[in-house]
Amino acid sequence: MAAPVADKRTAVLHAALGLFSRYGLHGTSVDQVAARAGVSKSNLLYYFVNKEELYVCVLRDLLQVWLAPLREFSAEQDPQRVIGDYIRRKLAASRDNPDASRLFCLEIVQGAPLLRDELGRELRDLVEQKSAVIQSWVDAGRLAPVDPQHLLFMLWATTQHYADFAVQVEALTGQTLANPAFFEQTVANVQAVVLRGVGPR
Amino acid sequence: MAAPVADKRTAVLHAALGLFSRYGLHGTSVDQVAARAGVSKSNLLYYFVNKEELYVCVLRDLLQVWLAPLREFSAEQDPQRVIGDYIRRKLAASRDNPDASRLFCLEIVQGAPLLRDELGRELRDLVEQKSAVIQSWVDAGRLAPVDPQHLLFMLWATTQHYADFAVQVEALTGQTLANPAFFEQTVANVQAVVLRGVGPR
DNA sequence: TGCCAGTTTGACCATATGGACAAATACCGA
DNA sequence: TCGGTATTTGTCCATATGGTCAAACTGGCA
Repeated sequence: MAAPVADKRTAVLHAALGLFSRYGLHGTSVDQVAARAGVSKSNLLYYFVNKEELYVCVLRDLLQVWLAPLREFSAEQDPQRVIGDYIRRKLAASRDNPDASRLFCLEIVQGAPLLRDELGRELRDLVEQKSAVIQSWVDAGRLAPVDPQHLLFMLWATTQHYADFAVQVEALTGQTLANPAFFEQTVANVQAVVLRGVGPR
Repeated sequence: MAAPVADKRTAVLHAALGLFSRYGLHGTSVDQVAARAGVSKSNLLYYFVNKEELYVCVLRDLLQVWLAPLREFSAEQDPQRVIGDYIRRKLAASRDNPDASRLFCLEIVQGAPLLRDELGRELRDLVEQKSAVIQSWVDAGRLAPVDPQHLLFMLWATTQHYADFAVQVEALTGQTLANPAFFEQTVANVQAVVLRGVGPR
């Protein structure tokens, strides 16, 4: 191990993400996080001054993960291509990092008392920027007239659903995104409806 | 008051929904629920044997509310009409009963340990039934070839998003479904994309 | 070797909270 | 009015848990 201290922090953050995303902030004890991370509670509290700070640290990392796919939403290419890629990327995120998606969901649903500020800043700027791109596509007749923000909401909702509501999806289909066939089928279906829904003409 | 006992139970359930949906099961104390419902903690525990039973009761009511719009999803009419109406109904539910939507979301995201069984029964049957309807529309060429289950997921995700992620929606748009203009704009946008996305030809 | 900052630990405490319980009160039919 | 059942309340307790703290340990460096 190169940097044991950093590793330990990372291990704690990882354990915390797993537990917080399943049991929530109040449903998870510091002891549990420590146990899963393989450190003592006291030791954990040496790295994070208290439980809430740990939670905020997890959320901070989370937001970056969440924002990453949106940053790649470029104006350079064909709108259909960009949107299609975005759907695939977000669904891949739902498959590869469901805990992150679920904790983000939990936090927002509960009013995001700790993310509200960041939401109003970092995300807002990015969304404004990407909305402008979408709007330009609409104006150029390359997309059907759709409100950019509602389109983004739809993209987020439809893709994150497969992580956040995975239990429901599995209860009804018996499938998980971990199954490559189901993953591709999902990508295809979401892309088909959305791309057709926003296509020009 | 006609039936004070029933009223009290209802008041407690209502208070519990409001608190559980915002703070989660573990983030809400029995005292808080009692206070909001205007009863003493001891009295609350006279009506519900313990906190978890109260929670389950809330969830049980919830599931019925959640299922209601789906039940009205009839095969009698034009698919575009049925789907359009469903979108409007679900968005109205997100507007009128956001707490219910959010608590449902919380529960599912956290693995729905208490709803899993019901999910596998009541919902599954209903979904199977409605999926068959959608499939028949596809087979008849009245809808584009889309997997019925994925379509349902998309409808749920896009409509519930406005309740579950209301904080995010408001942070980005400054709007709430409570604003009639925004509500109609939302309905129009979601309907437009989805109906075009699944339309025939 | 010996010092010191950084790290780790176990013991301990204050508090919140779920819930048990018995006493008190209200309600209602005979 | 009386007796009994249903309801309501205040008191109390066991437990879980977040967090403190001082002591111990470790590893590098003079």
